[in-house]
Amino acid sequence: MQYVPLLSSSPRWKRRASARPEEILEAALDEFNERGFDAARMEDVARRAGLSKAGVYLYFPSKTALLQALIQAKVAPLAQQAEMIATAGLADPMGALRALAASVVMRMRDPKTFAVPRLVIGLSGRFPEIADYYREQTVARARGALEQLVKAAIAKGAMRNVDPAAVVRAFVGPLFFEAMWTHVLRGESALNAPEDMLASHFDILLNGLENRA
Amino acid sequence: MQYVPLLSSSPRWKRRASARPEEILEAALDEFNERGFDAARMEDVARRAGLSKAGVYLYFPSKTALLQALIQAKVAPLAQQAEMIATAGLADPMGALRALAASVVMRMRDPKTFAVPRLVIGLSGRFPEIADYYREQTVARARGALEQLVKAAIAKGAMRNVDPAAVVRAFVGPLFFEAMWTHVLRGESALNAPEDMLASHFDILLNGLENRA
DNA sequence: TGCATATAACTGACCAGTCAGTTATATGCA
DNA sequence: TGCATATAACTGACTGGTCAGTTATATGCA
Repeated sequence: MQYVPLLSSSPRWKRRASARPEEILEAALDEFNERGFDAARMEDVARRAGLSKAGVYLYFPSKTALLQALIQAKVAPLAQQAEMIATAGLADPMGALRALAASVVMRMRDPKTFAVPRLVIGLSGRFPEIADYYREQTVARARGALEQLVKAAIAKGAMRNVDPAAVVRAFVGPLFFEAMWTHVLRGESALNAPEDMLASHFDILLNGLENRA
Repeated sequence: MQYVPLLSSSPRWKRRASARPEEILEAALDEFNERGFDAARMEDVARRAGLSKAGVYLYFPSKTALLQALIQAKVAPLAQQAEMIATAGLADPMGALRALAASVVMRMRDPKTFAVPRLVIGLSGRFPEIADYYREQTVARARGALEQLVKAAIAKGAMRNVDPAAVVRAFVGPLFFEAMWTHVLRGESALNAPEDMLASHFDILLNGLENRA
């Protein structure tokens, strides 16, 4: 078929090779997040990124490859940040824990923060490699960083000698649970009052529930 | 094409209408859990349940209907149990919390326990009704039951006066988090030593982390 | 006989991935 | 500077395969 330009003054597309991959990943994240990986159409991802479907295949060889690239891109920064805050905070571990929790809560108010975890959870049955990758590159690293902080706190005498892994669970679990409730189950969220939530969280974590009056 | 019976002596099927729906649901749960809702094929669900694809459509009008029925079937019992344990335990709330935690941990060692939550998480974007249903019928009810227990404990003076919602988060979050780590991310699991895990959990929950020596 | 239960074979729609060809931009050369 | 040539970036249109759902037909049972 013959190509007929509508208006010679406005070009149909621009060449933007360097910006494309990131744009496509962003579009894919949104689309996968809204429809789920399988139900999402490459055509829609492409349109959202501002190019044609075939164009996407110039940058990513397959839908699965796009998924993997997406997770890789979104995964490393998170763990890195956790590790940085953790090592920087070894001098004042309790303060670092507080800062970390505050930062996590703030992040979690943004629905997009939960997009990748949600994808991983949904797809872990079919793509175990993705689950493994996410575990090692993100969650295990974050857990490790936190455990270092906890051990430092114990060594300094600022914290009782409790199993560090259990402390990490007690620290992260409630925040994770609330994020789930908010973004997946769309429930009324405590994340809307972050200060209150953080205060209660640390009150319980540090003082426990027992009535010592 | 003509249908030719292979062996006239062995009947191709038996009349088992009453058992079918449950069998199909069970098969669907397994199949959805392993491949994900979209990637799962009705043909496979049918085969697993021991009948043909068309046969499944005698009992469920569509794949989505099957999904909904599945979630409805698996959802009510859990919340009911939580509510029962909770109301039964109002006399001894702290004991009831301990019993509940133990029961949850034991349940969570079975990978299938996590199948429905995993499905809901993965599909919540595309089927908000399912997320809403699950929230109201399961999680909200369980949360409510727990809050009742917590309020009873506070009233009895067995627990400090802390925001009950925060207590529930601190109670459930770590268990949920560990289940996730185990079944979704396939990590080395603390659930394999349930007594240790429960002991640490309650130690932190009741006494807190602060060093009061 | 008649109805409920079942299936094999079929259909229609959808979509990941491909391909032949087009357009935007860069480069070489006068 | 202006024009030819090269090629990177891009697209519309197509294909092959898959699969949810349907239909025509067969079988067990009262």
